[in-house]
Amino acid sequence: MTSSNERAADRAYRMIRADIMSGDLEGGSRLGEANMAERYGLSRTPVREALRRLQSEGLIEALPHRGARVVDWRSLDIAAIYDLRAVVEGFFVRRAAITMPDSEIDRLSGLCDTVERRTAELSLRDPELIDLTAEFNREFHGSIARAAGGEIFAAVRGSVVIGPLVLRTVHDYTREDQQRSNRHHREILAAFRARSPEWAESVMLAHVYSAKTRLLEGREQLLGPASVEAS
Amino acid sequence: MTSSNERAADRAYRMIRADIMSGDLEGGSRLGEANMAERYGLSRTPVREALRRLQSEGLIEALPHRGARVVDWRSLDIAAIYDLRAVVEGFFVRRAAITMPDSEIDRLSGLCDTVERRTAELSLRDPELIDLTAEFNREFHGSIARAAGGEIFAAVRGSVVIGPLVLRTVHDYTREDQQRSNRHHREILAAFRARSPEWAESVMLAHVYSAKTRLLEGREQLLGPASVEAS
DNA sequence: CAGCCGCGAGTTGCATACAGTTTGGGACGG
DNA sequence: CCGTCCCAAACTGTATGCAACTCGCGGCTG
Repeated sequence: MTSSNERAADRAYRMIRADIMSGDLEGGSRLGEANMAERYGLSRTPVREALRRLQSEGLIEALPHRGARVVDWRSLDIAAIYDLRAVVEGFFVRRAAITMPDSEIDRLSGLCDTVERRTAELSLRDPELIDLTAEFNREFHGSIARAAGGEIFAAVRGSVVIGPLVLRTVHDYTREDQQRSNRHHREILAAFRARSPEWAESVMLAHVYSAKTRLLEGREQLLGPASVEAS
Repeated sequence: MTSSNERAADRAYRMIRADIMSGDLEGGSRLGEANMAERYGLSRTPVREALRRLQSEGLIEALPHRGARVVDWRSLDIAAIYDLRAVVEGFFVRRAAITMPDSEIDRLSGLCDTVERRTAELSLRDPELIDLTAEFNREFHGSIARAAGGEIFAAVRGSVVIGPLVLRTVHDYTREDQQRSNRHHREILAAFRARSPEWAESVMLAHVYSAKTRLLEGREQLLGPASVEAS
């Protein structure tokens, strides 16, 4: 009963987001409210709310009275965003290593189990796996932020982590990337159990910087080497 | 043309936010959409949008079908928020020391002139001075964030710096606090001119930690010493 | 007397009608 | 032939009516 229990606004949010991720909506595409409403069989109200949410998460940008456009993530200063993310997530994980309760560490460990099992079962590009991985990352790192400083920290993290970048990262995973990412998560939990902020932060920095490198390499392929030099 | 050009949703956002910061809406107050709509002479639609925005910024919390409540800022972990702010603003100022153009440094310097002049002219508790100081702080630190990484960084800063906390800080300024704050701003600009990230960051950290201390002392007065120990 | 069931009040969530604004094209004038 | 002005279409922004859901209170039953 997912569809009946879920709010229409949430459904609209998920569907639009999925279409952006799948590339069905290219960067620069124009999103009209009426257009979207008809496309997903809803009225404009929930679509409007979904667009506002996507806007605050940085997936789309809204022009006054001229509709919304899908953000072209390639134009963002990816290096800067990831450097900021490293600083912030490093700070969070340092605190969480002290404050996160054992029960929550166990819960995250259980989530790791699930992800690793599905990773082994599903094919590399399976949409279900991509979705699961993205969702797990949100949950894992969000939980760390929450343990470090409550809902406000989680909200701050949400504004630092731009959606398209995460999706692109997950989408371009190789098997090796997947396994390294999973190992990072495991090691962070190990550092939590040892209550070692320094250890936890070191792993987290490796985790973020590896993602940054992967993303920059991906951009190099898409745009050509010249553009990378420019930055 | 401010009010006619501005969207009703933005007006609702500003007004509700102002009423929260001014203490007109106490922490824990119940906010009904219809209630707010009548209060500000608007319909429910823009109010609804404003509430969603305030929720995503952490100023209010929404219950499923029972309306929204103002978050009690005194219950927030102020120390944690300011520690995070120190990390983030330190990162910003480090980068801005390299990237901020001379023209922008000059502009901020001019703003400092104005603030210092008005500080000398007006009485300590003059609402105009409090307003001016709060606005100047937003502009000064916002400009640093923008120089460090564009609009995205400015948005992140906005989510870290909770409105009520800043206003409370400014409201409780003593003459000495004012002058120290102004000297900090001047010294940051001096570090920018010298293009020294380390110098700039050191001053910024002093700036943030002094504000944190002031706020914690203020809370001690409001809640009594016992509550401070509890944290 | 205690616990459960059901109904009513009140609130949010959704759909739709209406108004204001922007933009682009076409016609007219130079 | 080109530039300018105006109008209409399309869109967002706003208001309001209606439906769905939650919670609390009162009465009924064991």
